[in-house]
Amino acid sequence: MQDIPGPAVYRISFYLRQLETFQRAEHETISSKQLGKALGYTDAQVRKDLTYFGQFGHPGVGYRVDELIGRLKKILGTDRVWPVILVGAGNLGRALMSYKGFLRKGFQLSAVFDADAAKIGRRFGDLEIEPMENLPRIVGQLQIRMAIIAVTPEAAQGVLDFLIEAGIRGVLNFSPANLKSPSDIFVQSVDLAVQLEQLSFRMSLGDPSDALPQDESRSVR
Amino acid sequence: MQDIPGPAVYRISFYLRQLETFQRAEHETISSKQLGKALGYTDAQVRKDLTYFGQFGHPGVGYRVDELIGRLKKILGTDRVWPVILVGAGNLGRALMSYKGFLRKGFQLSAVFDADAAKIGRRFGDLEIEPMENLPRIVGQLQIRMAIIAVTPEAAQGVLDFLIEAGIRGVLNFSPANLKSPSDIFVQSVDLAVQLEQLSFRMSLGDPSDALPQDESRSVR
DNA sequence: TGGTGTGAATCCTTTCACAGCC
DNA sequence: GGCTGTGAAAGGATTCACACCA
Repeated sequence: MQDIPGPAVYRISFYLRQLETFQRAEHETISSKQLGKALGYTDAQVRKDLTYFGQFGHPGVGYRVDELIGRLKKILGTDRVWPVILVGAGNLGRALMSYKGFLRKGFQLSAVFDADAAKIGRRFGDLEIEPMENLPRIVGQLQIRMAIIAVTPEAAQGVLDFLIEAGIRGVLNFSPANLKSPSDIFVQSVDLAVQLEQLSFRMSLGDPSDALPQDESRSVR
Repeated sequence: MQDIPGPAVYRISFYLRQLETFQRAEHETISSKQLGKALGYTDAQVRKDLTYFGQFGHPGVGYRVDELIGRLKKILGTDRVWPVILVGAGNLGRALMSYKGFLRKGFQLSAVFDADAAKIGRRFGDLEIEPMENLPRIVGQLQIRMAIIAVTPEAAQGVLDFLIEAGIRGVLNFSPANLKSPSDIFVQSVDLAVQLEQLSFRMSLGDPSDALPQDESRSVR
C-alpha cells in the first residue's frame, strides 16, 4: 500500500461527503455507478479509488453506506478529533473562527493567536486571542499538531517556521506565499487569487470580450 | 492551441505570483531554472508549461520578468479588471468583502447579496448588502459574469441556478456542496473541510497516534 | 441480473536529452 | 557557457473489459 495517486486521495473526501448525503436520505447501499454519477466520475474510477485502500464492496450489492463512511473516515484520519490552532485573527481568521462545520468534520479549533497586541484578549465564541508567545506552551500542552495560517504573505514564512519549531506538523495556509518547509511537514495552501485566476482563464478562452462591460445586451430590466 | 494540461494552467498562476516577487526584487531576467527552483518545479516543467502558450524566452538569456508577467496576465485574463459579485454575507462572505488583495489581482467586488432581510442595507467598506431580488438587474446593468458563493450548502444549488439565469458564467464556490451546472458554466470550488481532511490523511500515514493527545512528551514548558 | 475487483490498454503529464541560439 | 524550445521516452492516472461473486 504505497503508490496511491494524489487525485484519488482528494476524491476520497468527496466520496465521503456524498455518502453522508446518501446516508441522510437513508440509503442502505450504493453502487459505484450511483456514487460516481452524483459526483461526475465514472464507476470504474470510484471502484479503482476505493480499492487502493482495501476491499469495501459487496459484489451484486454495492457498498453499504454506513460501513463505507466509517472506513473512509478512518482512511482520512477523521474518525477522531484533531485539535487545531489558528494563527492570524484578521478578517479571514475571524471568519474561520466562527465556522461551525469544523467540529462536525473532526476538527476542533483549540486556540487562536495573533501578533497584534491590540487584538490580544479579544473574545470570539468561546476562544480568546492569545499572544504568539503563548503558542509553544499551548501547542505542547494540548499536543496540537495541526495549524491554520491566515496572516499576511510577508509574515507567513516566519510564522510557519515558528509553528514547526513548536511541534506543528501539518498546516493549512491561506496566505498567498510560496512557503518552504522540511519534507516531513505537510502544507496545504488555498489561495483565493489563484482560484479566481483559474476562473478568469477558463472564461477568457470562450469569449475574451466578456471581461469588461461591452455591448451584448442581456436582460437589463 | 488546445490541449493544455489542467495542472499547467494552475501553475501559471504560481509563476505569475513568483515573477511579481522577482520583479519587486528588481530582477530583469530570470531562467526557467531559477523560477522553477523558487517554486519547487523542474526547469523543464517551467519551459514546457510556458511553451503551451507561446514562446516567451530568449535563448542564452532567460525570460524578461516584466515581459513575462504581462504575457501571463493576458493568458490568465487578468490584464483587465473583472467585476465580481458576492452572494452570502455570513462570516466567510464578510471576510471576503474586506479582502484587499482582490483589486490588485484584477478583480473588483462590485456588489454583495444576501437572502436574509436582517442583513440588507448593512454596509461594509463602500458596499452595502442588497436583497437577492436586485441581483438580476445589477448583474445585467454592470455586465457582471463572475460570482462568489458563500452560502449554506443547502442553499448553494438554488443560488447557482439563479446566478446562471441572471447571466453569471463563472463561479467560485465556498460552500461544501457538489453543484451541478451546464458545461459552459465554470465552477471552481474551495472546501475547507476537504483541505483539512487531506492534511489529516497525510499526517495519519506517518504516525496515526498523533491525532489525539497521547503520551509522547514534547517541549511542554 | 447487477454488482465488485482488477489486469491490460489508453490517455495524459512530466522528465529527459539535445539541437539551436545568444 | 548558458539558456530556450521541443520531440521522444518515461512515468502516472484513468478507462476498458471481463472474471468472478451474490
